[in-house]
Amino acid sequence: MAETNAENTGNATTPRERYRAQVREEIKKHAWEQIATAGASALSLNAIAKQMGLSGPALYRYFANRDQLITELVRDAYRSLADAFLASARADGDLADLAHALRRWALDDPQRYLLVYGTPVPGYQAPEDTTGIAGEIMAVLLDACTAAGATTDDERLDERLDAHLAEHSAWAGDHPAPPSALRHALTVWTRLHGVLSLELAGHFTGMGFDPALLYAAETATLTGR
Amino acid sequence: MAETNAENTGNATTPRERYRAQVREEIKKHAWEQIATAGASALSLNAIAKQMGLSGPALYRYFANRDQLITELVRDAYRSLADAFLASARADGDLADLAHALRRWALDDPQRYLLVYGTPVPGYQAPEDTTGIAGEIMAVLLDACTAAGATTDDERLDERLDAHLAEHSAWAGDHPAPPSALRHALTVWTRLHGVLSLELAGHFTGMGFDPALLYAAETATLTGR
DNA sequence: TGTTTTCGTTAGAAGTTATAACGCTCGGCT
DNA sequence: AGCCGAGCGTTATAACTTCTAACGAAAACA
Repeated sequence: MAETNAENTGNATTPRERYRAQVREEIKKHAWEQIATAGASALSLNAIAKQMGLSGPALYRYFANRDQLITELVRDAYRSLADAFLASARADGDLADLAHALRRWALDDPQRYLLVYGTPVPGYQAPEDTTGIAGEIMAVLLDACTAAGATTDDERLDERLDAHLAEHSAWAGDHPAPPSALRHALTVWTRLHGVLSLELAGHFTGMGFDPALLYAAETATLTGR
Repeated sequence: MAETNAENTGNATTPRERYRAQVREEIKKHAWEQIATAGASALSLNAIAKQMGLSGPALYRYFANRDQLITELVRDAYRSLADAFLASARADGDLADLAHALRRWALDDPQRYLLVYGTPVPGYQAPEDTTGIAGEIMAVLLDACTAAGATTDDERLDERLDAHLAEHSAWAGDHPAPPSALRHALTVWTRLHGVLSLELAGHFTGMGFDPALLYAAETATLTGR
């Protein structure tokens, strides 16, 4: 009766919780494989159960419903990207390294990127912890942009946007970044996402050119050559 | 027996074809309403039939399956964007006007934009005619970029990308745009899409700032202030 | 007036998510 | 050691979905 708050910590205590965590991970593993080949919209709980030798409703002991499973996958994907960013930052990576890490992370599993940054269900609201992880990601980006700082401001007369962002900088948490760095971080985010998402969605296929060069050109302008 | 090639021309001749075209349009109308509220993944043929007072399988007289209906909606969406671009071009619109038209078209029906530029099903291949319409859109963009031309090249030392695009410019058709305009068109496309897609996907919600200002800043740098 | 094409129907198969109720098994506590 | 309850996996079932097949009716055509 007491201590019924399971699934809080990753480290399991009782053997029951250890088994439970293990099965949950296996479910997610199969879910990722299915998503990688058929996309998130085609994810089938029944198919996962069949692959695991279980019968249908057994999975509902581990995930309340399909949406909660997907939500957890999104959370894990966010966590994975945040870890990649933090690793780059710990290795003294600059903004260019961060951009490179982002592209590697995206190409490593395109559907994972699209699950996070692709088309959401209209009413979907991300849970609190994922927005927290998104904050971590943004913090690393803000660090890099603050460090890159004055070297790369080829966009002048953005005082209007800078002023606006200075007024609305709650999203940056308590990060001590100047308004120009806030603007720069947003610009990095949107520009890299612009190239990546179109590439991963297949809108460049058949056009012949190499998306990597386009991405490199964008990172070059963003990091000041 | 003869003349069985219906659905080719939009202008119907026989009353049967007129009725058929009318029902198809009504189906698509309900489909768009459903997509606007619940997204494309939640589109249900059964629900559409019920709304129209029909019973389930009746719709299969008009669309071979769910995927073909969605494909046609994508085609119509492409057509709509192309028309918006052509209208802007006919009104002597420059690159800034084109960017503005794109944003209006996107915000007018976010799910329509996401249906075209959002996450696709992994195996999906766009049919021939939609790629043709995409070519129209790109042609208008290339016109505007060629006209804007030398005024706005704040990105120097992109000779590597320019050379690459000069080699792989089949996607531009036979458009007489210089390599720098090809690069500029791609940059416009990816940067505007970067801001728009993140905005429409709701990744800016809760961050407080106004996405319109971010979009305006990008168009400003793209059009040379 | 007949004939043929087309349309909408119901019936049904094969899926899906999700709930309910039933045992069995394993783990913790006495 | 032994019990006993919590948790797990099962089947059955409901309510969905897409999509096919077969039938009847209505409309267009000759």
